[in-house]
Amino acid sequence: MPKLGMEPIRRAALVKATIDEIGAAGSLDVTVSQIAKRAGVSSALAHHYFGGKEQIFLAAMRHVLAVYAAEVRGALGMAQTPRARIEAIVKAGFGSSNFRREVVASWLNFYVLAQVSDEARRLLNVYQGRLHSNLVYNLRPLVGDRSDDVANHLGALIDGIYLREALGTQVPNGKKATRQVLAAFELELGTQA
Amino acid sequence: MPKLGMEPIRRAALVKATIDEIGAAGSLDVTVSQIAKRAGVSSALAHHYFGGKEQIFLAAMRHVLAVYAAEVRGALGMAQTPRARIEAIVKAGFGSSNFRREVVASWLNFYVLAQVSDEARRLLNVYQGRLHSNLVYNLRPLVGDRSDDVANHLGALIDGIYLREALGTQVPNGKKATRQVLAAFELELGTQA
Amino acid sequence: MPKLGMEPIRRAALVKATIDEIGAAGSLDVTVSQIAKRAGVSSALAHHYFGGKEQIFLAAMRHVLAVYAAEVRGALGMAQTPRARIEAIVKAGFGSSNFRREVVASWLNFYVLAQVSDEARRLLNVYQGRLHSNLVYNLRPLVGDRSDDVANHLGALIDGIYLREALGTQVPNGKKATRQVLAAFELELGTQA
Amino acid sequence: MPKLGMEPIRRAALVKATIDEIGAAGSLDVTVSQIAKRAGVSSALAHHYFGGKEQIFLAAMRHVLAVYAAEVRGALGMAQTPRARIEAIVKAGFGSSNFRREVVASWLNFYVLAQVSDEARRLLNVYQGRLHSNLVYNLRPLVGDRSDDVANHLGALIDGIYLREALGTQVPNGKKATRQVLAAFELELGTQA
DNA sequence: AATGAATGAGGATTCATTCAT
DNA sequence: GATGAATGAATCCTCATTCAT
Repeated sequence: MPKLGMEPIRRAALVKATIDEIGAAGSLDVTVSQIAKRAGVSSALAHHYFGGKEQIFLAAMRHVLAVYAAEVRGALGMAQTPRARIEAIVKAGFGSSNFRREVVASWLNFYVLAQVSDEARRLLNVYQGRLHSNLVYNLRPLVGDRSDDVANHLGALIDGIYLREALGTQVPNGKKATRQVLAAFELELGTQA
Repeated sequence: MPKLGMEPIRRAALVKATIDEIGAAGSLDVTVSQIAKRAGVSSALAHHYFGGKEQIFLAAMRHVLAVYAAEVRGALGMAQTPRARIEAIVKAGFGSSNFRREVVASWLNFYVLAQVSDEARRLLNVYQGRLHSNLVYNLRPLVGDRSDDVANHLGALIDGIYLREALGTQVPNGKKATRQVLAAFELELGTQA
Repeated sequence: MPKLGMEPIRRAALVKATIDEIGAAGSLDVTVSQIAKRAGVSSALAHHYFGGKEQIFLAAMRHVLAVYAAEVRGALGMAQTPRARIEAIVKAGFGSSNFRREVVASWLNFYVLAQVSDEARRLLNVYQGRLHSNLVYNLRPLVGDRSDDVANHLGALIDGIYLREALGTQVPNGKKATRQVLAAFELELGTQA
Repeated sequence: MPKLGMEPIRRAALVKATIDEIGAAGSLDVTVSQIAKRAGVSSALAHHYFGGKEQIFLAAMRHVLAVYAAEVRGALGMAQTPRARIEAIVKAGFGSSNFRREVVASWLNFYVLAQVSDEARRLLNVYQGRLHSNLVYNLRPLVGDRSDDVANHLGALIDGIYLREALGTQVPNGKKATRQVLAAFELELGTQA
C-alpha cells in the first residue's frame, strides 16, 4: 500500500541498513541486495532513491559523521569552562556508541574509501577540521599560541587510541582511552606553569 | 619451459604485485587476475601457490609488516642510547617509504581486514606488541615505571599522526610527523625532572 | 489538477516523444520512462493510455506512415498530369523531412519490427500497397500493361535509394535521390516510343 | 576436458549462434546467455572471448558480410563476360541463402546498428563500396561513362527489391527478384544503341 | 611448473509493469 | 486523470576457482 512522502523514510531506513550491514561484514563488501533486504525494500528501490552503490555508502558516511558531530555538540553544550569542553570532546569520542561494531567498521572503511573517493575524503576532512577548530578554540585560553600544536597532538592521539581500542584483542575501554588522552592534555597544560 | 626453484620467485612476485595492486585500487577490491597479470603469471598459478585470495592478502600483509619491522630493526641497530633508539623508532615509522601509496593502502586495508580475519588481527597485534615492547624497553631507563603508559601514548600517537598524514589533503610530511611525536616524548621526559 | 479531454493531447505527445526518442537512440531500445519524461508525463500514464510498450511503438509507426501518406496526398493534389503525379510521389518520398534522424530511425526500426509483429508488417504492407496503387494508376496512361512492373521497379528503387542515402557517410541528398529515380522513370518511358 | 586452441572454435560457434539467435528473435534483442547457450558454452565464456555484447554483434555482422562477399566472388569466378558478371552479382544477392530468416534479420538489424555504431556503419559502407566497384568495373565496357550512374541504379534496386521480398507477405522469390533487376539492366543497355 | 579453458555463482543495474491513492 | 511508490525479473558482466594437459 504505497503512501506519499515515503522517500525520506526509505532513505533513512536504507542508510541505517547500510551501516548495520557494513558492521556485520566488517567491510564495504556488502551487496545492495543485502542492504535493501535489511531495510525491507527491494534493491531496485535502493537504486531508485540513491542512484547507485557509492552514493549509498556516502550517505551512510554522512550519517555516521553527523551522529558523531551531534554527540560532540551535545557534550559541548553542557560544559562551562574551556577545560571542561576539551574533556567533553574527548569523552564524546570514546563513548560506548562509538565502539559499536558497526560504527567501528564504518570509520575504518571510510578511511579506506577516502583514499579513492574525493567526496569521501572531503567529508572526512570536514569532520577533522571541525574537531580541530573546536579544540583550538577551547585550548587558546589555556595554552595560548600553542593551541594549534596541542590540538594536533590531542586530535591525532584520539584517532590513534581509538584505532587501538577498536582493533585490540580486548573489549574497548572508553574510560581508559579518555584517561590516556586527558593525561596527555594535562602534560601539555603542565608546561605552561 | 618451467624452471626449478621458481616457487620463491613467483611467490615474491605475487606478493609484490598484490601490494601494488592494492595501492592502485586503494582497497582490497582487486582481482586475482589483475594481481597475476601484474606478476606476469596466470591466475591459476596464484591459486596454486597460495591456495586462495585471502591467503594472498595475508601473505602481502605479512610482507608489509616484515618490511616495517626490518626498517625499525635497522634503525635501532645504529642507535646507541635509549633516547636515540626511541627517536629511531619514530623516524622509521614516518620514513617516506611508509607513505607510498601502496603502503598506506595496505595499512588501511589491513585494519579493515583485522576486524574480520583472525589471522589478520593476530598479525596486527604481533606488530603492535613488538613496537610496544621496543618502546617500553628503551623508555624504562628514562621514565621508569611510567614506561608502559608513555609507550602507549607514543605508540597511539604514531598511529594517529600516520593516519592523518596519509589521508590529509596535503602531501604527507614525515619530518613534521616525527617532530610532533618527539615533542610529545620530550613532554613526557620533562615531567621526570 | 487534471483537465478534461486531455487524452488526445497526451497520446499525441507520447507518440511524438516516442518517435523522437527512437531517433535519439537509433533503435527501439528506448524505455517507457524516457518516452514519458520527454512527453512530460509519468510512465504509468503511458501505460494507462496505450496498454504497453509494443502498442506505443505501433502507434508511433502508424503516425509516421500517416504523415508520409499525407505528404504524398498533398503532393498529388497539386499535380495535374500522370507524369507530374509520378514525379510528385517520388519527390515526396525524398523530402528533407523524411531524412530527419528520427524519421530514418523509425523506418529502419519498423522494418525490423515488421519481421516479428504481425500488426507492424500489416501496416507496412498497407503503406506499400497504397504507394504501389498510386504508381500503377498513374503509370497506366504512360506505359499501359507494363505499369505494374514499372511501379515495382520505381517503388523498390525509391526504397533502395532511401536506404543508401540514409545510411551513407554523406548528408542525405534528396534532390540527387529524386533525380536518380526519375532517370529510371524516363528510361522506362523511353522504351515506349 | 579442456583442449588447447579452442578459441577459434568457440568464436565461430558463438558467431553462428548469434546469427541464429538474431534470426529467431528478428531483432538484436537477444541476450548473451541465449547466444551462449545455443553455442553450448557459458555466457562468461562469450564475454571472455569477445569482451562484450556489441563486439559479438559486430563479429556476427562481419561474418554475414564475409559470407555474402564470398558468394559474390564465387559467382564472379565462373562468369566470363562483363555481362555475365553483372548477372552473377545480381543472382548471388538473391540466392536462397540470403533469404533465410536469420540472414534477413541480420541485414535489417545491421542497418539499424549502422545508425549508431561507427564500426557497423563502416562495415556496411565497405560492403556497399565493394559491390559498387564490382558493378562499375564490369559496366564500363557496356555503358562507358554512365557506368557509375548505372551501378548506383542497379545497386540501389538490388537493396530495395531485397527489402520488399524479405518483408513481403509472400515467400521471397529470388528468381523474380533477379529478373526485375536484370530488366532494369537491359533497359540501361538499350539506351546505348 | 604452468596455463588456457571453462564455469557457477553472484552483483550492480535497468525496466516494464502494477497499484493505491 | 495522473502519479509516486514499488518490485520481480532480467541482463550484462565479473571473478574466484577448478581442471585437464
